[in-house]
Amino acid sequence: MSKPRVIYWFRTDLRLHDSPALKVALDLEPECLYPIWTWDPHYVYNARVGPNRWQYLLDCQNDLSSSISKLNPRSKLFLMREGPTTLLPKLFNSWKITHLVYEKDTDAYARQRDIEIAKLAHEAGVEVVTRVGRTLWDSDRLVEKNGGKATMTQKQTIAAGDKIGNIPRPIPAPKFLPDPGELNLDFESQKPDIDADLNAPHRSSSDKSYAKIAGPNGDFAIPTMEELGLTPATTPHRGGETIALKTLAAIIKDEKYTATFEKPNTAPTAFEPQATTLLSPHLHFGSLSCREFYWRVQDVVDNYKGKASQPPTSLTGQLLFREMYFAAHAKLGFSFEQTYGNPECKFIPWHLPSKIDPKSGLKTREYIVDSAQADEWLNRWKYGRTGFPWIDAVMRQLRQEGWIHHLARHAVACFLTRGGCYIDWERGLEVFEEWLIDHEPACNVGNWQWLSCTAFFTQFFRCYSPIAFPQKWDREGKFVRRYVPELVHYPAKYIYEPWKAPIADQKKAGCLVKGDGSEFEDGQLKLYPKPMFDFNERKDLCMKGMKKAYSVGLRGNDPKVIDGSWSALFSDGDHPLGRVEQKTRVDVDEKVGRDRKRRGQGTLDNVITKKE
DNA sequence: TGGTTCGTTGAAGAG
DNA sequence: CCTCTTCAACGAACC
Repeated sequence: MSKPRVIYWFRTDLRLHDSPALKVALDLEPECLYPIWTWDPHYVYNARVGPNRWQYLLDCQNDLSSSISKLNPRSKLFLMREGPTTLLPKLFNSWKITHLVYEKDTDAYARQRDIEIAKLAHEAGVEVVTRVGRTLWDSDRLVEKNGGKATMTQKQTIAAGDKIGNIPRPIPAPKFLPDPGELNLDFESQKPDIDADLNAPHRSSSDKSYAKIAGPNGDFAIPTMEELGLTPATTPHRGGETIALKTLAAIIKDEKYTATFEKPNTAPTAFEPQATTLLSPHLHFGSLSCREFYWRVQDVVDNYKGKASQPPTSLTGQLLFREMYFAAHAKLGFSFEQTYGNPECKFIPWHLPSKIDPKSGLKTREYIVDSAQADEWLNRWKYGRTGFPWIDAVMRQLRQEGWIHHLARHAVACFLTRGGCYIDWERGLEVFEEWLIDHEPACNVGNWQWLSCTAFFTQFFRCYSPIAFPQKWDREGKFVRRYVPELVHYPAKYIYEPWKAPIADQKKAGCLVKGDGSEFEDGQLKLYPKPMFDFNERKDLCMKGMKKAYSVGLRGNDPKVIDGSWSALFSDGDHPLGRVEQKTRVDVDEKVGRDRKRRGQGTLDNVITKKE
């Protein structure tokens, strides 16, 4: 009998250590093993991915490829520039593949894609083998053990996990890898249909992502940022399994830090070094296995002589939040990613809601500009020009470095939604999707729902102040001075509220608080914007709005939300920026059309390009 | 995994 | 030594 010929399809599992799927591929004792990556057009054009995450991904691919080559110099990560649904069936045929092996993916898009791929493989007579390795427990089994319901608390998640059983110990990296087979590409390559490139704002030159299937030199090399036409990354954070394991080892070595870690007691204002592990992007790309992380931490905790911290605030507790969000996503699918149609989400009439495709019931890339004021606030928030130094510092750190502390995410998310602008959490989610190097669909959605008090968390009266909160951690304002350098010479007394500094002090500090952030200099003096609103006034209005929305008590799947008649339940005074027009879904679509016409394409980035 | 206000309590210092 | 004042520290109640 002939031996298996296997494609190992790498996706979000860019590592060799603790990979159950890679192990099962090797256990097949294949005659040849092709480690491949295919460039999914969904990620290239439909997902929002800024240069920092692109670079991080390329880092992970390069590190993995060189690790593969160390085990077998004839092998590497073979990178192909074609979408998986068109490419894989051709490879099955050309390379006489018997088995396709991959790690089970988690988000709604990837799961849908994998069902399609499995069907194509079945039609080609190729056996598909998958294993769970991205989560501590299989998300579908967590849902099953949670009574078939979405996991909405960490308690439920732990209880469901206990019913499944112990978290498996990590397995070691393989000691050898089989040769790949012949790399003939005796077929026509197919370029993807592109209706829009969401990442066009990040391209400085023409996009050659799909120019040639095996790359410009025909050697299956990992592309460069230049080949992808992307502007250079600005982050100091670099990806790859080698760095991930080194970072983990350094954390574990500090037993006290590892065993007594409590998330709420870590400073969001700390930088170089930051107060938390910064392992999240490694978990996202799979350059670190979550089980490896879990057990290396748990072993330290179990041997620790003092009092160790416990979930949810401990290090392992952070992994359990991840499990909860993954399982909720597994249960709710695409509807998890939006309020509309989502039974677990409270309905709150935010500004700038997503435009919904009436056919699918899913959000589109467009949103409704029901308030020009709110649209301006969103723009100023995104680019760190709100006039609140703490908020602006965090947003600029996010844009430059692609990573911000978890509590900093809380602060800016609260500010954009229920604690300031009253803007839809789905707008904030998109900005995080674009800029975070650790962007994980389920975690991003879950955290935005949490912070906006849309789901998971309901105590909307707990509201982060952009002044008192950072002051608790950083009275001197070192963090603000780092990321909002125009304020570097401000006295600590005014660093979080520079508009209160007398003009003489402003001049002495070399920066005037003036304007809306569209200008940066006034003669010799730098400019920092005036606060875009009175925070306390806005906070009170938002809380009033939240109280009303909670008392109306609609969920995302309520018929009144679906057909738009919800607006009859809210009166003029119930909305922080005045009345939202009553619109049925169809009317809303027309309005978006008008807005797009009026504002060019109507996207946020066009508005910003004009300003810059 | 909040902020603010207001009341209580007790330490510390002035006289 | 007593009395009065101040204020930090804490906790409850409310948003």
